[in-house]
Amino acid sequence: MRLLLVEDDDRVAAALSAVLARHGFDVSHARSGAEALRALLPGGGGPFAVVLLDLGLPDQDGFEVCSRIRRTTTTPVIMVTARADVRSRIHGLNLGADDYVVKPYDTGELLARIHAVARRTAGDEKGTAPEPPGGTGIPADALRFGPLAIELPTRRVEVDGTAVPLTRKEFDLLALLAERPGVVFRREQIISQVWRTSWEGTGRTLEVHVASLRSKLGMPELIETVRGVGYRLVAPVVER
Amino acid sequence: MRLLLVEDDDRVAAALSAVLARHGFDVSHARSGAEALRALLPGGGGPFAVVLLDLGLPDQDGFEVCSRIRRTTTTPVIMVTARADVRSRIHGLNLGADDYVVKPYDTGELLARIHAVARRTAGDEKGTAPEPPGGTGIPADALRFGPLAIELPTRRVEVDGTAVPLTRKEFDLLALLAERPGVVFRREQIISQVWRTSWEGTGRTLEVHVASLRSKLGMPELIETVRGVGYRLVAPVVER
DNA sequence: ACCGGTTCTGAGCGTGATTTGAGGATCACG
DNA sequence: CGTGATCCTCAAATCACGCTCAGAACCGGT
Repeated sequence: MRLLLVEDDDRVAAALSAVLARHGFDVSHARSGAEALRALLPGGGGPFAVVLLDLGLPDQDGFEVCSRIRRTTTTPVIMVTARADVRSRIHGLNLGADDYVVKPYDTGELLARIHAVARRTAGDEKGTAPEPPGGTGIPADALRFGPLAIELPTRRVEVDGTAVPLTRKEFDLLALLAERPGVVFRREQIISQVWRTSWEGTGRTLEVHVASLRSKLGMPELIETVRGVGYRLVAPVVER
Repeated sequence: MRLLLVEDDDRVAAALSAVLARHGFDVSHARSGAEALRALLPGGGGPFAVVLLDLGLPDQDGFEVCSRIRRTTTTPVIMVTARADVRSRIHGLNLGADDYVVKPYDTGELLARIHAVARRTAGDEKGTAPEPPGGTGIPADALRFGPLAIELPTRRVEVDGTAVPLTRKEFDLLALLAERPGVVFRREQIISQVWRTSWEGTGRTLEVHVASLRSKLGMPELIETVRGVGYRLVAPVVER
């Protein structure tokens, strides 16, 4: 489950991220309102199950950020802030926040509240229109690279229209690379994202999975290895 | 908008009712857990947009009431109580409560929280399910997958025209998967949706229900397990 | 309080997915 | 052109995950 943590204090953010990650959340971090709004745009790293929004941001008012989020998405927002006064709480909630938690908070309670909100809104998202009838097997929100199509929600991958069965790790790996075509991911980065653990294994694990991906997809050139750094998915020439 | 207020103290209830009524709510009042549960049954005065649940009830434990409410309905619950300790809060939220407000509370804040919860839940239980293409003359609220027909409102399921009796959990599970055929649901996602509670279950509960569903439906292939992720209902074959 | 049906739990098992290891290929750089 | 580092291949070993089954707990109705 993906979370967007909006918090300008890096120390606080790191600590909270660690806790959340330990509880199975996939945390993205934004340091400012602008960054947060950018992350919520399509392709910004989302979709997120919940946004944790600190009100004390450097660049703009937290309330303003919340109301902007509400204007463009339905992603649930939990305000997390030191402002304890009732007026602020009411204001925040009326602006469209789903919950309002005052610092200092108990971590366990925050987790419970995140779960409560996520539980209530799971299956809500999808600002995208439903698939038009009579469409192809692959809906519009699929990632495409030449003959390759990657459908995130259904976890299906097709090459030239024929389905290619991928294992969990293979798919996660491909999905990660495909989200930012062309950019190089460092090995450690990939490990921590796909394996969601920071163990710096010295094994050949990653290579093996890349190999199996390349062979299954039948287009070995697609995943380019960048020596000494990591891998990247090369975006074939696309016309527009 | 209808509210169910569960509160044993008549004085408190009357005062709060008045405030809520002044803000446009249609308030029903239950003095005990039993009365509350009765009110939530079909024809008991509902449906309610939100239940305000006082934990200090005479006849039974408020937590117990909440968990019973969750077992039979998806009506949002806001716990309103004097128990301020963190353990109670976490417990309540994990039991499926949508919010937890500690007495004494600010009336304005309570109103804002009611609105926040109701906003999120508005338009929840409508059978707005995607109609599979190609079907004609199908009742609007039925989902069809080959020989399988699922009627959401009546909670009936047919295979080849003969009714298949499903238990509550089995149906909820099937309905969840069927709402988005092809989409892979993660285990945690399924748990939080079908069970409406976030407990870190380490049991085989989900598997057992899936197994029983598969066997009852007689089409084991319909529910596909995606290793390491969850389950999905295989979409009917679509021509392209 | 009882009873039938439902839901949950725990142990053991099989199947794949994941990891590991060693040797070979390839690359960057002097 | 040599050399070390880096990556790849392949197969075998390990491990995690989901399945089955049986029985316990639990619930709702009588």
